[in-house]
Amino acid sequence: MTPRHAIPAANQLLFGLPPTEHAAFMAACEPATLVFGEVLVEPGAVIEHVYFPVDSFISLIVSLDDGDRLEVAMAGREGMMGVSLLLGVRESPLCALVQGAGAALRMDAARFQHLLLSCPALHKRLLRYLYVVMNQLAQTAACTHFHQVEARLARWLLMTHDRASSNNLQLTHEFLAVMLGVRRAGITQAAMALQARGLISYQRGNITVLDRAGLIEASCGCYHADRLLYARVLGDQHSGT
Amino acid sequence: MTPRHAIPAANQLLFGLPPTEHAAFMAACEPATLVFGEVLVEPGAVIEHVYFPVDSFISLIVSLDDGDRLEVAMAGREGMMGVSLLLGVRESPLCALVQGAGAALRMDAARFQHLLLSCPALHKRLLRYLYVVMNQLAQTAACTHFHQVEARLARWLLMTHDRASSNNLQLTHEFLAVMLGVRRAGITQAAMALQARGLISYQRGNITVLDRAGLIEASCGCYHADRLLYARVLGDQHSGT
DNA sequence: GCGTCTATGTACGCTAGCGTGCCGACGCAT
DNA sequence: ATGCGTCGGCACGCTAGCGTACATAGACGC
Repeated sequence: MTPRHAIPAANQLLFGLPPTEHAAFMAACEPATLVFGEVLVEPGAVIEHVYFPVDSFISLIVSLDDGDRLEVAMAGREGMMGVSLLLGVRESPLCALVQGAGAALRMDAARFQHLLLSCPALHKRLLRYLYVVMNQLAQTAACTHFHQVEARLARWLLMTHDRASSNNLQLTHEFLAVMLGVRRAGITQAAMALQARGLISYQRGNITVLDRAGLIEASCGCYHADRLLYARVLGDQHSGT
Repeated sequence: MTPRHAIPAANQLLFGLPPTEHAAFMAACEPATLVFGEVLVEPGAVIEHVYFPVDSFISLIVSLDDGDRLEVAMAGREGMMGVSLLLGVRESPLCALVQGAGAALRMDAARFQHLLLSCPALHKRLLRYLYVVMNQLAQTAACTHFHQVEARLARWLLMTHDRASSNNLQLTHEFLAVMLGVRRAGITQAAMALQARGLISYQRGNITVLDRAGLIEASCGCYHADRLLYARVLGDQHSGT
């Protein structure tokens, strides 16, 4: 683990940028504090700001006509909220919900779009990130359909654990049920199973990750696949693909 | 319906381009004939060519580690195959399978990426298309999870019907089962129900659409939502968003 | 301490869809 | 015309997850 002071708390999408671009980015954005439960953008609404979480993370949720909701992606330190601006569209189809409170960098949407014109390296990197997101969407579609609640829960906890900087996650079964699109009772059952295996423990809205490796084993391969893809496309700055 | 000779058989993504860009595009690509069942790109492989179906259409399929497969998007006259090149990534995560044989325009991947640099209008339009695709992925994730086989089948038939130029679709239950990620017997049941309602008829690998409006009613709202989004983002050339 | 609220455990019947396997029917090739 | 392979109908028991409802048990304010 790199100590905090070596790489100042920042967003991974900003890693490895040329100094001028990094400076331009930092000059254009401002620090923001995201509050748990805050909705950064409603589905179909115009995006006012883009967010680059530093310390916080955001759930991206699709809502169907009939009211069903499902989390389809997550953005933490490794990602951003507002990718559709990269595609020249100012609205977001998904709902963005702050799921982990904390710090983020935020920038006015118009300014962001303008900034991209003068920051080719940043632009390029963000597009690659978008590629990763697209894959996660596709992967999630299949995962949600084929895999069982217990494995999906394990995957979800791992993804959250990666983005939260603590082993302690403030999550109720109720909330998890909405994210995974299942009943609360279904979560309770799956959580009990994971707890019985010693992978997590929990009480009243507080889940503790005890055994990451075990959780990975309990999760479907989708967790691992996601991470591999991210590393391949965005981790190694020298990779071509 | 616009007669064929008025708008020459072409791909909708090329509509409304400045003449120079259109000419540059046409000069760089070549006609191709897609054969039913052909795999244009394997998951994880490098994209050799991008395809713009004219008369044909392509299924985009995600494959999980454990072998499960699910169709997550479709590209016909309204779309293209190879969007990840727009993001600067030369590989495709999804499998592209020719599902409707016919004509397409095809271009070498490198040439395509190069062409985009000199065709800003085209580039912009394709990015907007990508936005639509992303939404369809998210929508499909939720649809696949929440909606029943019968409604999903109706949606799928409608999407196919839009892209095939005929009321007659060459499809076996077996194939549909793979696309929707369900058992063949599940398709048989759903198809029988749709047939009983007079919406389709079928025999031995040949499904006929009898009542489009009825099918729309039988489908989940996802079909309609998809179309609306496409129209809003790509249909009206004057829309800002 | 007491009431209240919220989170979790549990139970019951129900349904969609699964896995499997078999049969009949159609159609193509010999 | 015969035979074989493909396609579709069907049936069996099974399971995951649903909808609903109710009961306990921490947490928190007063």
